[in-house]
Amino acid sequence: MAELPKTYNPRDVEGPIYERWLAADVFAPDGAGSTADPALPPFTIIQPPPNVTGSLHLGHAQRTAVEDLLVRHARMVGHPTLFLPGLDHASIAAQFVLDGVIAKEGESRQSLGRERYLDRMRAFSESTKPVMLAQQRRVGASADWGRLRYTMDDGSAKAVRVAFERLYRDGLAYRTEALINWCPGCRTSVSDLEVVPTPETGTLWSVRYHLLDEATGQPSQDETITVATTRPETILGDVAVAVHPDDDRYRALVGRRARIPFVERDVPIIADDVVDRAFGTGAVKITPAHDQDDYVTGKRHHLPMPTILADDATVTNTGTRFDGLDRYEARELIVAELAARGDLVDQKPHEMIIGRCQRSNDVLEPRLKTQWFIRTKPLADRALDATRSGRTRILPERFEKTWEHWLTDIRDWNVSRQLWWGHRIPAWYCPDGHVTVSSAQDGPETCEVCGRPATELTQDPDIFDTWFSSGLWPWSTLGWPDDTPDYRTYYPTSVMETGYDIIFFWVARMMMLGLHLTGHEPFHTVYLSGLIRDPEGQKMSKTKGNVVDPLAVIDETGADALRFALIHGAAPGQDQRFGRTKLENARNFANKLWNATRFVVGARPSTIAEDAERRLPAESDLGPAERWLLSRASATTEAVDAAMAEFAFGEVTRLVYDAIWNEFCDWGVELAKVRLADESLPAATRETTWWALVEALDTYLRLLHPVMPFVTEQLWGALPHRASDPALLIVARWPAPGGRDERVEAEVGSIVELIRGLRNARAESRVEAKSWLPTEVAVPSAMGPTFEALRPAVERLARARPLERRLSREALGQGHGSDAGTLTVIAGELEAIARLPDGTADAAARDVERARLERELEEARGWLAGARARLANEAFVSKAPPAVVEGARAREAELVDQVERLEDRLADLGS
RNA sequence: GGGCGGUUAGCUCAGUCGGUCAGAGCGCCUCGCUUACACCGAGGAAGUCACUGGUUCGAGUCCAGUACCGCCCACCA
Repeated sequence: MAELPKTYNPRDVEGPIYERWLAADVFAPDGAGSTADPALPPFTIIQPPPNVTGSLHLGHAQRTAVEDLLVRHARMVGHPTLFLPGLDHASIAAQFVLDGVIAKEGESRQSLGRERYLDRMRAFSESTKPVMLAQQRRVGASADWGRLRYTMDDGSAKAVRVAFERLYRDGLAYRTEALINWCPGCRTSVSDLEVVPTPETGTLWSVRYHLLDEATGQPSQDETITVATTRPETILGDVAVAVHPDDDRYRALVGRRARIPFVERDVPIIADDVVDRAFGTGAVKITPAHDQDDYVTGKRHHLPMPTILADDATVTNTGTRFDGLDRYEARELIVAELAARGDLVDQKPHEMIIGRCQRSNDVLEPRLKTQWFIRTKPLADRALDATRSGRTRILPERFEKTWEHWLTDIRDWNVSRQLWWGHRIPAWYCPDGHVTVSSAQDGPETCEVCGRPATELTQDPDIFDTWFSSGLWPWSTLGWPDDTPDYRTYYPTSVMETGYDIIFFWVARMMMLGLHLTGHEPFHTVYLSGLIRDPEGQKMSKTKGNVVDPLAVIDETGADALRFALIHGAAPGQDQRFGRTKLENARNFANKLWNATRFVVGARPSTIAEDAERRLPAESDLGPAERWLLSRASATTEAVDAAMAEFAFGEVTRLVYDAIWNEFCDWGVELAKVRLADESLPAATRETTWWALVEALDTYLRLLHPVMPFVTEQLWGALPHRASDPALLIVARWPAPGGRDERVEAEVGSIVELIRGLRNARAESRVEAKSWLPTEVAVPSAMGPTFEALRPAVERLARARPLERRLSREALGQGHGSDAGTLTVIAGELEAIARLPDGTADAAARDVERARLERELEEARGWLAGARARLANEAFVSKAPPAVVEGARAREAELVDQVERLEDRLADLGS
């Protein structure tokens, strides 16, 4: 048994405890210290890998806390548990960060070049990795560090290649020219999910295009058609003007041609019902290469699709003087020029939604590019089937709707990125344009179409969207595509815990890819956590400066308090405001537990050897207080099991918190103190009391361990163990439910209520805290033994002495009559009268007492009226379940009795 | 434009199967005799469960609608 310092200092506890776990090798399912039951199925959590871009924030700490809670619980139950940690190379996010770093050195991606840039990136990520791993250890993650994986390691690289080739061979990956979202800042395409629709006030310009005179073929001065646009620079890419087919204003113009200014291109006026007649002028300019709607329209009408913007969003390829200008400079000049020509008909502010880059915040440009896409429809159908069939469950359930909606309307996934940091797309092109996709580490030997040698092939310069490699995470980390023991044992995994904000980015893609590539749902449960917000409800972000460093919190209050605070009061999928008070509450709780354990350890009767084995006392030796304690521990175990089964972790912490603080400490310990100090009792009785305390505390430490692993481990180490217990709590067995004693719970419960009542009455009547009041209690004979066993405790805790027992209510107060000097307390079947100290029993005291009793009477009458009204309702009696009616009747009888007694007492008090 | 969530004590939030569930923490007010704990103990005050209607014997809980707040999805120039 370890010594417990007088004060709880998490810093002294947590580091050494983590070292002990590591030394004992208990994290790995096949570690030397594992106590797993091989007969039970494995429990696997693959950690959502945090980005290597820097340090972890509170959201990560919350993730880790929840995952670790699940893993520790499963480990204690006896499952072989794998908690596999990892890191994500975070392609675009990492490049964004590194670009910022090197910019300060006057360098850029372009100035460094691909290879030097990648070297720089590798060095950068190697520098952040240890920081992040250390943070996770501080939080207490019981992860199997020996199996640590990284999305850029060789295993992941192989998985990416093989996965892509499989998808390609199966017709689910294809390369095509399509309109994609282009970020001029990041110089890459991004997926639809990375577009942030941003409301902005722009300008809607109305521009007049001149129709061609049918006779001369020259632009007419008079005949014009006015189009509305928010992006005048795209005029340079216009290939048509569209109107609605049923629009009478323009019907006659359909089929004629108009001259596009600057590029002097003559384009047709076409009819298409995508046009909204009510918007703008009802005539739309069509720029297929730079607008989603126009692209579709252009396809439909077989229009040409000139690209007029370069990668850096400068105008290009128009043959005008705008070439080389930034898109916004060009816009300004074009507007000015149009105005000068008299063709700018109108301009007005316009509220619109503009797509910005999730990473750089640049305004995205739709552009035509040849890219690789994943055909998602067939994959999405299987993913939908997984959740609809219940093979995979999403918690909280409401997210299944979101899931359904997104997967039903899913569009193909652009996976090409024009970035450097990531997995290169394993596609090679030969001079004849043939495509060879190969998962071979060194690429294909020949073009698979024409047989040209590898030396003549060029690999696609692009890399994969970072989510492509993370989308393979649950199985690539276990050795896939190889048939490894880990893959066979731990896949499919158990629970995927992550934030709801990446359900599409990540969870849906893992599900889609996993089903196709491995044939299994990658996890049976998806648990979505809510987001951590600051005390004002704001999302935490670096730019707002409200990001909290978990390490700072841990330094101050300990990892246990942080974990408890993050889990306590959090409902699944529900955002949570996080601030000091929650943290302080959690720290206070840890402190409370520490001191309670210290008391128990210090209260060991001298007749028990310090190194005695923990043993449950003989049933017959247990008094009511001891039975109550053990029964309540069982009740808590049952409730915690139920909450765990429903992933209601906030409920778990609430249950354990209440049980430890309000039951174990407030009553268990207080009742035990009286017996432990009672020299008149036989030593064996006191030993029994102590063993019951130890037993209950042992149970609570086990129940709390998944949430607060460090402090519980430390405290458990200070308690006596059984021979069958392992050396460490982390691998000890989860408590088994059972052993409730409802009668003793009720009886001790009413004695507790009596003590509370007496304390309340004393406080109301302003009885000095230190004074002892002579008290009589009427105790029904059935409760006699329990009362007698607890009599010393009632005396001390209610400060009632001498305490005399009466057999009936009628026998109360015989000794001194009914005068102003008494307090009456009714607690269930028990009733007590306490006599006020001499000198305080005056008329004023009587008024206070009467007022208190009248208040209670009023309240009881109110309840009684309610109960009677219910029972008087015939519909209730006939339709409600018999048990409910019975309960109401019993309640009524109880209230009748209570009202009677209060009335009697008030009558006795006189006026 | 669709979809989802939130609205419960001064503040932050729980509340599962409709039935004494009106709950917790913090804050607030009284009082502290008692060698585990002042990061504590005892006691207390405090809510028309956003609003309207409905279903039901019974609604914080289920249904419909309304009002705010927030989020997600969506090709209106």
